[in-house]
Amino acid sequence: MPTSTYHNLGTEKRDRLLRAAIIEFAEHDYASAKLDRIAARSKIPKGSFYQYFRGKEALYVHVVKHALDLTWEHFQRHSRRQRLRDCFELLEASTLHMFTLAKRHPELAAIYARVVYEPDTHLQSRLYPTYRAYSDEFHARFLTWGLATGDIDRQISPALIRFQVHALGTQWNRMILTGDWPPWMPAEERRRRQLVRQSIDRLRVGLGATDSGQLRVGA
Amino acid sequence: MPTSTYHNLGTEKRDRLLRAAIIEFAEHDYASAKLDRIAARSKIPKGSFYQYFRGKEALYVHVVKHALDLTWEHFQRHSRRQRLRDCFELLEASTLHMFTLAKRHPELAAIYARVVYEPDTHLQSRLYPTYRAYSDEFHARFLTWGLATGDIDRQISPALIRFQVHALGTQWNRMILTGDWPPWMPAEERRRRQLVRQSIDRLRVGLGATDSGQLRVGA
DNA sequence: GTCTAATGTGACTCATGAGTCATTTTCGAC
DNA sequence: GTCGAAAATGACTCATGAGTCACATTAGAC
Repeated sequence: MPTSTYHNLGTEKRDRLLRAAIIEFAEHDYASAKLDRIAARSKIPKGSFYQYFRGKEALYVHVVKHALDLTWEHFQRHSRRQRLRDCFELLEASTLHMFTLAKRHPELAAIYARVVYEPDTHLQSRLYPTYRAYSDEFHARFLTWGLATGDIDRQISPALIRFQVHALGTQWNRMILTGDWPPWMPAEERRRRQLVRQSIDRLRVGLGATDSGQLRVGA
Repeated sequence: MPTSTYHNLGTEKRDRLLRAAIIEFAEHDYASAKLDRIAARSKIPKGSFYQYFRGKEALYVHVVKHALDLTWEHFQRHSRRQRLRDCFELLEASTLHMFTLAKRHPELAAIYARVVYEPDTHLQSRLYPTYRAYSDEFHARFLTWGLATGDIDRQISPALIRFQVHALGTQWNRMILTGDWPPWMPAEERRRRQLVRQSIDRLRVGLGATDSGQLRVGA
């Protein structure tokens, strides 16, 4: 948690610190990130820093939570602009949104990837719940929607559904956010987006009630 | 690369060093791993260590490659004992094998997970090729087998097939090897294994040759 | 046995980076 | 203006851990 002094800070100074920290933690993992570098970049003396945060860990937690919040809001804005016709289009929107995020806010993308895909630090346990809150919100929306409309077969065990959605989403997000693509992936973004849609179409058929498995036409 | 002195070492001493290093790198990531601890555990003085390896990085690379080799051999032995009837049973065997690995050789499992799921250190670039060699070998076997028998629909674009297999495998392996299971996963191993089988059955249907061309998704 | 090169050893060096502290500056209350 | 508390500051401390080095021991050649 930031101290009250931090909250009293003028917006300009506070943002300078926050931005510098975001960049630092985007570019380096927790252990390799350096307060000295953050201090230098933000032009805030190291001594002052300790007025605002207990220490490195408190800053990291704050920054990551902040980044997750921003990312989620970014997606909310993005998805509200679209007419989503079923739960699979929601999933599609969420995944395709990552391309935009990675391009427009690479620092946020990098931090997001770090929290979600980096194996357990003891910090993980403090951060993961924040991530999971968002993730659960999304999955709940996906599932209730799908079950309500009958687009998802009620016969399939919930854990299996969840696994499949999770596996697909995680895999795409990871590649998109970290930017490391396996050599067998097409290189152009257009074709990658197309592949996203195709993989979700497959899921639509796989999870769909036996009868309703029709595929949309077009890319 | 280890030095020639290292290779001249008696097996007992060499193994002591190797085992200590494996444990250290299994329990801590590269930055947090400490040579002092390896020296203490292996009862090999730190000074001597530098006769065998250039430094920490050389040791890490050697240890990880070694761990990947062991893991792969372990799987080979494991899978040769089984009668695999099609490529999906190969995939199943590979995934279920991870349960055994995690139980019998948790250190290897931890290192494997670290290399594959940890985001890019500059070390990653030295290690990933080793992993990918094995991974590619597996995928090639899976694919040629599946296409040869017709269990995999030739119409589906190779990238899509590969993505689906990859997403499924990666997701399972990660959960099994790191041991962190999402709360919505069943807790008993028996049911988890069952779920593995079910998810692969779904894939079998999804990738399988279709009657009447209702699935024309290939690019 | 003796000489030499290879190997073994652990106390030391040295860079690094988180966190502290004594001092100065700012700011609001009166 | 003056006083006291809060905030700012950067030189310093201190722990840590990778890598070195001067000396000791061993092993092989003759």
